[in-house]
Amino acid sequence: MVSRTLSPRELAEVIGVSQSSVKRWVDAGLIGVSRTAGGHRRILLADAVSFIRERNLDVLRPDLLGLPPRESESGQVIELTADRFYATLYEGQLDAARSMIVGAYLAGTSPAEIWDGAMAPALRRFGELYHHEQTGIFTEHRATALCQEVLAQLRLLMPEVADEAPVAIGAAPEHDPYVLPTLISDVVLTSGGYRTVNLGPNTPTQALEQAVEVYKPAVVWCAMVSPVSSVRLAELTATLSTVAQRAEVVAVGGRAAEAIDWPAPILRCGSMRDLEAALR
Amino acid sequence: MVSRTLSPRELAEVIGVSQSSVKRWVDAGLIGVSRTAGGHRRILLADAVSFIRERNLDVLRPDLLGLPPRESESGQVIELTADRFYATLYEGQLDAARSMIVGAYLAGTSPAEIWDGAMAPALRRFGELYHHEQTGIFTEHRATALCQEVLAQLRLLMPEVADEAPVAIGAAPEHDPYVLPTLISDVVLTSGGYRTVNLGPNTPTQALEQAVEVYKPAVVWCAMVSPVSSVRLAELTATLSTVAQRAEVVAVGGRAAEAIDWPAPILRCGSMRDLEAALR
DNA sequence: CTTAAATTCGTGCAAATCGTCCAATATGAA
DNA sequence: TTCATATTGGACGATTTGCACGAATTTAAG
Repeated sequence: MVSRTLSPRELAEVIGVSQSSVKRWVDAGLIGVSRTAGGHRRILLADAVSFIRERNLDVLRPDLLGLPPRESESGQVIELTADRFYATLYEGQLDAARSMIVGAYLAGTSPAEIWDGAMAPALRRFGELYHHEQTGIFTEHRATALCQEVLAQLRLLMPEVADEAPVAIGAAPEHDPYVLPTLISDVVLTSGGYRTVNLGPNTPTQALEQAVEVYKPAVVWCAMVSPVSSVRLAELTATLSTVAQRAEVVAVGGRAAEAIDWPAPILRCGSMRDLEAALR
Repeated sequence: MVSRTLSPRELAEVIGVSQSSVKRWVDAGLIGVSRTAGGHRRILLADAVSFIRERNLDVLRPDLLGLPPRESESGQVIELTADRFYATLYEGQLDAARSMIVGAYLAGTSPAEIWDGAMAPALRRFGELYHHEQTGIFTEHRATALCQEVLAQLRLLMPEVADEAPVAIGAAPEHDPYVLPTLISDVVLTSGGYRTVNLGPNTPTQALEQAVEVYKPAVVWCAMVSPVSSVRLAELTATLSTVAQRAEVVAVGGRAAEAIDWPAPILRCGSMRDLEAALR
């Protein structure tokens, strides 16, 4: 059974301080907390993670957070690099991949930085592998599935966004089958405090319009990898331009968005950091 | 199973404490209560809610607080669950959807039963909605994305499989873009104790062959929704037949696999329970 | 109605946490 | 260095919590 709350003693063990300090910090409002009817403190996992990230604390006991134990012998934190992450994906090791990503997140790296710095480069290498190596096709498919799972699980550690938070809506255009670009955009915008609605890959322009109509979003994103026919591109551009009159930010990104001249209000992002920066 | 009143055990699960504590609080007058003739405590939903609100308690299992259903016979419980899950997906509520699925899993329902009983019927309704309703396209996309996330997160709760466990490999054929069928198969096989390798949608037959070569799996599954051309079908059938000489179980499933006569060693599964049953 | 399985009853007890105080250890300015 | 200040870790009795136990009650199925 996975416990979703921590006692002061448990959080103290995780970060290697005394219970007294945790209790004091909680009482000072530095850590989110709720109380049992008897007055005992109960700390939500997401609140603990937020606190650890804000203060740049080391995680000595990841197992108490429901995460796999650290694998390095020396107790040193393994730095997340594109090469190491690529090697892990190439081996198909889900647990190792997850602890690398979660570890980087706990250390304070933003999801956008994690993607741009490690995940995107690693996945790009799989794309190249696709053409050169015998087993390239299957390793690339496996890596994609692993990344999907890791990103979905990462969101469990992120603080919940308020119901009144502005909404961000995104999708990939029709005939674009790639799941990961919309998923990481979703994660980045969630970490930016937006309530996200991800319509996923292969979404007709009309469906995006419907969603915009319903949610009145502050942000709309479109992740484009596969080339788009000129007819559909015109349709998409028109829709996004209309949307831009109401939304604060309308962003497009991905390989297929690069060579295109987007009209003024539409922002083209070359990376997830660009997207993050576009939200002030 | 959901009633208008809660037992101490149920309320304890909702807020993440032991039933002993709830019983003490009730006896101390902190929670309104009525008793059965035999002396068992019955907590009105309204009393539970006001208690939770007074104390600002975190609700870990909101599904147990679901609206009181009308008197229903046991045979209709599954249908009712599918309806409620559909409604939750239709509203786009990730948290509620997750706690419904996780709640069922924690209550002992197997992933296969969860899929067959609630998720699959709900998603089927979205497929029909696609054609009838204005906003059908976008709600269907959103529902798919939510289910993906919920299933990925569900795996965090499942016990880890041993490194020496037999391997199961699966995929959806080339040009089949659907993510969920391979994902739920992955989850079902993981819960069955297999180390899974999910190659995801749109996987060329060749890639499946490569993966089989590398892993020597005990189980191979193929989830087919989109119709497959006869040429590719012949290719796929040949590959699966070859694989079946080494693997213990080779299973196919999905709408596109129904009308096809599969040669003897290949097993066609009409549901996730079928797949589960095929594993002895 | 009868029976068997599952749940809850009340109770007692060991472990964990409460709030508070105090000594020990940085931190920083005169 | 010296002194004032802030932070930390530990200790204390009182309170709260979680678990175990046999007995009683409820629920589900014939």
